[in-house]
Amino acid sequence: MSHTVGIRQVQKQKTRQALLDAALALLEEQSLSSLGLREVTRAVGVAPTAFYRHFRSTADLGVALVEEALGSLHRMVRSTVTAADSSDERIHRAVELIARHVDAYPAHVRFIARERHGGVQSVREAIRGQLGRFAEEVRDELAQDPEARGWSEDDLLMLSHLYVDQMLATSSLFLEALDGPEGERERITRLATRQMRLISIGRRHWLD
Amino acid sequence: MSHTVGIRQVQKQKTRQALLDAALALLEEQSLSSLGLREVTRAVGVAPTAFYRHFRSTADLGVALVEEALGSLHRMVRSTVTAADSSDERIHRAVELIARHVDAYPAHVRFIARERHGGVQSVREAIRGQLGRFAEEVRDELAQDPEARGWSEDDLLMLSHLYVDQMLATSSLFLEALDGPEGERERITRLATRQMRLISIGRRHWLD
DNA sequence: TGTACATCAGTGAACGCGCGTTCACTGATGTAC
DNA sequence: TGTACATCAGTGAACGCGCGTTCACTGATGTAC
Repeated sequence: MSHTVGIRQVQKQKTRQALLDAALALLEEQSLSSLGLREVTRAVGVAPTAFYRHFRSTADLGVALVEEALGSLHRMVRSTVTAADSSDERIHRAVELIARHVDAYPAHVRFIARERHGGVQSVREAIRGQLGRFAEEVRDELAQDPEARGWSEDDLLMLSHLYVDQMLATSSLFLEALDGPEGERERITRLATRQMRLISIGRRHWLD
Repeated sequence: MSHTVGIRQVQKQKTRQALLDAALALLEEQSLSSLGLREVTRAVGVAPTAFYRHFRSTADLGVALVEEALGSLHRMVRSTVTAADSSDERIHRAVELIARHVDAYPAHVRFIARERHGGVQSVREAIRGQLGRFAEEVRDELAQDPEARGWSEDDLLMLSHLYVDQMLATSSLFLEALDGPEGERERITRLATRQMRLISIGRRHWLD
């Protein structure tokens, strides 16, 4: 009765993951709309036709990558926002958290930044959907804060979109600075911190 | 002594512009990194080899498109920002100006949004350079405002980047809604207006 | 446990096609006198 | 103004190459009894 996963399933998942990993690596230097199925299978070391056992097309693989990339972002967004609107020290820590996330998952962050407005519709829609859900979570998080008294649902969502966009913009800056000098990372940290602070000040005086 | 332009030059410019126009149209449904030289010449109706008389590669053409696209944005950014931080009515008009710019140059706006983080390095760098210059112009504009008293150059640049990013994000939202219902455009207008207002409130209390 | 059959992830050959780039060319436009 | 030569935007054939997709296949894994 014990549920064994099955050697076949395990091996299939391995190959599927290898295809996703190879694709993500190849996407560091091109867009999804120019990624070739044969490129990906060649990088993994399987026959081109094996691709079809896992994905209908590279666009389909792209949608799977969105799930993977924004799944790993999920935790970050929640904890960042929970810490987002109190003292300067907490804002600073949130920015550092973003920096560390970019260090840990640079390829995923790059993929989302690149394909958010990229040339493949289904992938754009998947990203938009996920970011929309993020914004709703952030809104719910903000709503629990005492500062949210008197705020309409709509205004909270407006603010949460601002935060989400700001986080993505900051991630993108850190990404560009990954291979750059340490001073550049420092500069971006200070910039992003002040931008967050300005938004938070706007929030505090919104109902004045 | 009168400087005649020359039939040859005129015709060459015409072909060059036709290549740029055709490329921009083709880029509505794909990214630059997958745009083919033959696609472009086929759309214009010239031989593939004619392409090389004007551009070294599609990446080179992309850089030319950046100049064209952000040239047309230039005026918009200046006037938007000049009007950006006073009464709600002026913010509202600035948002409408963005909406009208997206209506007038949808393909250019899409191109910039798509290639800002796209797969072609030289184009990303060209866009980054232009947006950096925009941010500096905006900073200079902001510096002339009485509200800028006591602000450091650095903080003004921080704020101007926030405004530029916010304008791009808003443009992108309007773009997605171009073929959508009128109500969606209305919703985006209200959203962007409130976000601008919140940033402006933050600006007003920055030195408190 | 052993056997006979079903499933299905991955293979490898084959296809037609469009790609970027080269090359020598043509003929209208430009220039020197 | 007319002539002789230079320039150069656009041509068209040719190339080798990698692409996505099809198909019948193999052999390890799974299942029924």
